[in-house]
Amino acid sequence: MARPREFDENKVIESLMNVFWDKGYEAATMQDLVRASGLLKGSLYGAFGDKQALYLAALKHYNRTRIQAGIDILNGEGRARQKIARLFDNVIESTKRGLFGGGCLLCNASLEKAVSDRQVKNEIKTTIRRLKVAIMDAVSMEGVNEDQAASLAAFIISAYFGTRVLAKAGAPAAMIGDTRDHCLQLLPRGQG
Amino acid sequence: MARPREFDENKVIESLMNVFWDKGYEAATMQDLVRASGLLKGSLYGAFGDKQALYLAALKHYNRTRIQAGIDILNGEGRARQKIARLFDNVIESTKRGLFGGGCLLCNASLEKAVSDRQVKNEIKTTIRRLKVAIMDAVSMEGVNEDQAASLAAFIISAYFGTRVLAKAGAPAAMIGDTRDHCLQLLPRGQG
DNA sequence: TGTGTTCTTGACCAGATGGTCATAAATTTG
DNA sequence: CAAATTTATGACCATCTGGTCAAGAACACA
Repeated sequence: MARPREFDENKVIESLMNVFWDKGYEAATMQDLVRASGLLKGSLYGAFGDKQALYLAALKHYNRTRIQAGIDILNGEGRARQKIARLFDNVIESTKRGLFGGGCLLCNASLEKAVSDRQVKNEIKTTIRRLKVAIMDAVSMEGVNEDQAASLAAFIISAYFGTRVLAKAGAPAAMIGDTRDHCLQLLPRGQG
Repeated sequence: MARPREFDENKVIESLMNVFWDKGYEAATMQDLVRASGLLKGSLYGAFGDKQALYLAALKHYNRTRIQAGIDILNGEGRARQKIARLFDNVIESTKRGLFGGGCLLCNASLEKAVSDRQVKNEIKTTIRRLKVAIMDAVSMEGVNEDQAASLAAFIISAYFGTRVLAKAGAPAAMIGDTRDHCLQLLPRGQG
């Protein structure tokens, strides 16, 4: 080891993530990333590699923080219905707060980069699998059998991702609530 | 009128649409569009305007053809369950056929351009509204009241868009079928 | 045939793009 | 202090970007 880094890697990645979350991969220029991170291009390249690597790091950070927050909810205490309701409520809230148009970097990456970037695609597939498992575990606790839990999880993820699209599309916020309510109808209600 | 156009406008728009559908707005270069359309840049600009206008024309064409095909199904004969099942089956099929990764230009536009382009956002919102009405009409025929029809339609659109994201994400195809099956559970089954 | 109008062509442009690199600065180790 | 190693800096680059434009070609109309 010689000269130490002058920046907090986590903070830098967080700021890169925000740029990609806001603009997407292509529309985000190196200038944007330089401005947001506070680093200069040389340092950025030295620390991470090229633009694709920056994006991958940003996406992984998103999954490690934002998506993981959702998984933590699913793994926590409480009824499955309530946990899943919270997932959708988070979409509604971030839409209201105007957080990047209510969008989700994981969804954005799926549409913009999953096809063209193998590593991004792997990260996405792995994350979706983890999300699915967390939902399966949550509904399994309510006495749903494994096959049903798997297909229920697939369905909930679809609906969830769909609300993320609707949010960015500028659709009425009520559509997200409606989606949540119908999803909950398919979950066990009773006393278990 | 003086010198007539040497190209078929519909065919040109169709080829532009394919480029944007495949690559998205930013990643599609004018060179790509020139190559695909067979026109030269000057003609393209003369006929449509700038790149944003090309994209808007392509998106409108997508809605006028691909989305309209879905609406035609919904407005056609048959039970609502079957019609909506067909919507999801189309996603499965286009995924299998590798048609632009099973993606949907309307969804892609929602995530990539709805926020930054007012006209695109309007086109998207209008189209989603039309799609919603078509679904409402279809389920209303089955005796569902208007409020329920509206929220059911919102929910189905979410699930549908979600499968479009999952498809491009490279998620297992079974997840789309699972989503479809759970959606159908919320639709009237009986003899009406 | 001549004139006006529209369309086609491809050369051309300024600016932005992602990416590199030599040099200087800040450390650790001997 | 000196050598070695890593990081920071910003000038620099080839290439590509979306977009323009003047000149010529193809038509309608008179």
